[in-house]
Amino acid sequence: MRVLAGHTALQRRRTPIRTIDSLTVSPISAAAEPGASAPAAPYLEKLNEAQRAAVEHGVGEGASPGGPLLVIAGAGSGKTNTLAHRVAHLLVKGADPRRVLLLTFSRRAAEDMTRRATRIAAQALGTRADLAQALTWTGTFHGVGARLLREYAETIGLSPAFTINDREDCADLMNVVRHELGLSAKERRFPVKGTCLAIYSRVVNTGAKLPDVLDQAFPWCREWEQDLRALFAAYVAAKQAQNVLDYDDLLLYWARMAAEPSIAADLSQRFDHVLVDEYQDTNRLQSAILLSMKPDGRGLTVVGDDAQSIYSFRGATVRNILDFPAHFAPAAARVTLERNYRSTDAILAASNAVIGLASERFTKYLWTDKTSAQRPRLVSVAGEVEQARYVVEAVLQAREAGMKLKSQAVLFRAAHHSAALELELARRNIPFVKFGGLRFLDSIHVKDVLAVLRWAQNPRDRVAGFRVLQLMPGVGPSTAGRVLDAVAASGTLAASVGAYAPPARAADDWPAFAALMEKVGASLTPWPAEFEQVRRWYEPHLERNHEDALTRHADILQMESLAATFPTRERFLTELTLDPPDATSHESGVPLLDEDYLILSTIHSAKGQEWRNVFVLNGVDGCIPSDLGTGSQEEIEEERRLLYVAMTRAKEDLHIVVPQRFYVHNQNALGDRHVWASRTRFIPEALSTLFDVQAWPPVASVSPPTEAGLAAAAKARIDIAAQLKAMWD
DNA sequence: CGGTTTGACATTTTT
DNA sequence: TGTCAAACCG
Repeated sequence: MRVLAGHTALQRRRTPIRTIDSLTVSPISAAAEPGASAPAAPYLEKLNEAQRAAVEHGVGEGASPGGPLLVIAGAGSGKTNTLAHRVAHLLVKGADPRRVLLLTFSRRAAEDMTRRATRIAAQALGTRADLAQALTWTGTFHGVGARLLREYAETIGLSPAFTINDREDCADLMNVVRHELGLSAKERRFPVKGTCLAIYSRVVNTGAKLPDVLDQAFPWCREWEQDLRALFAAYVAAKQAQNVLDYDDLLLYWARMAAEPSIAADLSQRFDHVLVDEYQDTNRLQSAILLSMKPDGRGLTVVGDDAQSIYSFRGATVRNILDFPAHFAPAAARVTLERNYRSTDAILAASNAVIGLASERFTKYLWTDKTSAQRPRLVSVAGEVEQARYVVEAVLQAREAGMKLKSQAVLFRAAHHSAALELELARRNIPFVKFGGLRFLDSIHVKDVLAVLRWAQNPRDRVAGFRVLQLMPGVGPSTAGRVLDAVAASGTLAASVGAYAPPARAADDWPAFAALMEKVGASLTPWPAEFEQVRRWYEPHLERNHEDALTRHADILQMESLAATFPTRERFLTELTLDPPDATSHESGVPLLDEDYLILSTIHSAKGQEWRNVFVLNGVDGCIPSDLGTGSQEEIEEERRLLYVAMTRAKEDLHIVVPQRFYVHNQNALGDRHVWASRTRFIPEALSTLFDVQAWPPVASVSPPTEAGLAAAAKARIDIAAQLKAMWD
């Protein structure tokens, strides 16, 4: 990444790991913070100096917005805590909580932050004031975007009843358009719907040109450029006609809105302080939104770590964080948090060494005063089955020693990498919860029920209607299409369905269906009772269509109790698509809260979390780094950061497991199913001394080699070599 | 027209 | 292993 190398605001440094404390406030920031040595308010006393600088920067009495601030926060450096303190500090100094905007990467992070900030502030103020309720503008970019868009909908020509399509729904819509344009019947196979959507999304989020995106990320789709362009145009038209938005639209509309002078003024005046977490994983669109809301940067704080940037596939660019200071005049202040409170020195040394090999580095070396004799383990095992067995053995051993399952986590590159482990865990009756991969919302029956509600909410949503109608036997694509046309023509759902003459085979089911749409479509039943009606209607269809109706039914009942926690149908649908329940557990639903269970997670979903004992699966080339990308330098570097993120989740113990034989998925049938793997290139031999290199299971009969033995072995090898040569003399 | 079977083929990570 | 589209049957 040559473009990054020339940057001056964040200088590049290659120095040995430091073990002494160093204040890492940048000169700009130190100059702007004359009060740094003044006695701290009691609630700030536990922070270190850099954290305090980050909390106090530009905050005076009255908390009127100060200059822009960038906080570079290394892994485990107390980032969340620092940001929470900054929010609390603003409130204590008099900021209006209703005028604070806090943007995080996930809903969970937002809730965590809100809880902490309000607790700190309430303590400091000695009041029971409802700060938490007043601090309402917290959430993800997408969630906040959805809220703002509903408020301004009329102004920007959007019906406020719009619904939001999740990824699958978007793919379905893309597929409809793909068929309509005749792209599915090409001689050479046209990209599948998911790929089309990925390309579209990348173009939108990066603001790049289609040909460039194809060249860089989808070279095998290069030949379809013209068709794709037409497809995307039709896709956008379809979304507008159906009054649906996709994830990207939430940002796109917001960005356009913020760029519109008449609305921009109103929008930017709403918030005195805007704080953004995980800034390294934001994309161009998101930075554009921020900059147009706060052009001079006053009141703007962003926090992140360029070494943990792992979302470029979603259009995120590390340039956002690197370029941030220079966007403003004078440049934004910068504070760096380098002290790590999470991991032992041994884990940190190994992590630092791994990220230290990155071709470009910009920020910092983490240090800690937590010492440990246990180096991270680099465990080689025969294959995936042995890998699973090793993990289970080690997890149980740690638990025997008093470490809860919940304090342990297994991390992996791709969701399916945990398959063998999941089998082994099930066999041994060890409860676990998996984050990432297939979601609750992706299951057919859940989508079916949601489609009924979505269609009622937004009768123009053809994807939802198409799905609902075909649940009934005797109704296929063409009948469904005709009903949808009738609804579109009349504009009312209930009346059109009721008046439609169904085909003979669907005649039995039609009256009940029409009755349901009558009630739900006209909202005759108050929410959440409405959900129950839909569920009752769906039950017979569920039983007819699925062998395992019983387990699926349990999911729906679970969803029903979830529905009851939302005030309206619209809120339920919106929040569920923007913040889906993100864990799936083995078969019998999520374990009870007081139960102990092991955490399984993709590395991406592990962001921001920590555990005492961490296992990283498949530490082999071809997995980390994944051999899927064409292997551009940039992609390789992101994979390196991915390993770094995984390693820095560990507090006390870290195991990187290296199977010698690595099963390759999605290969041609009968092709060789596995590959002889070598250890990930990110841990070359030179770093071996930082790890405890071992094989498992240990070879029992071999005692530690003596010097004499080693010498003999070396000699023996040479002898054999000589003999082999002699064969050809 | 709807529903089921067959055969080809595939690029991971998620708001 | 699962998805997708074309072919086939009722």
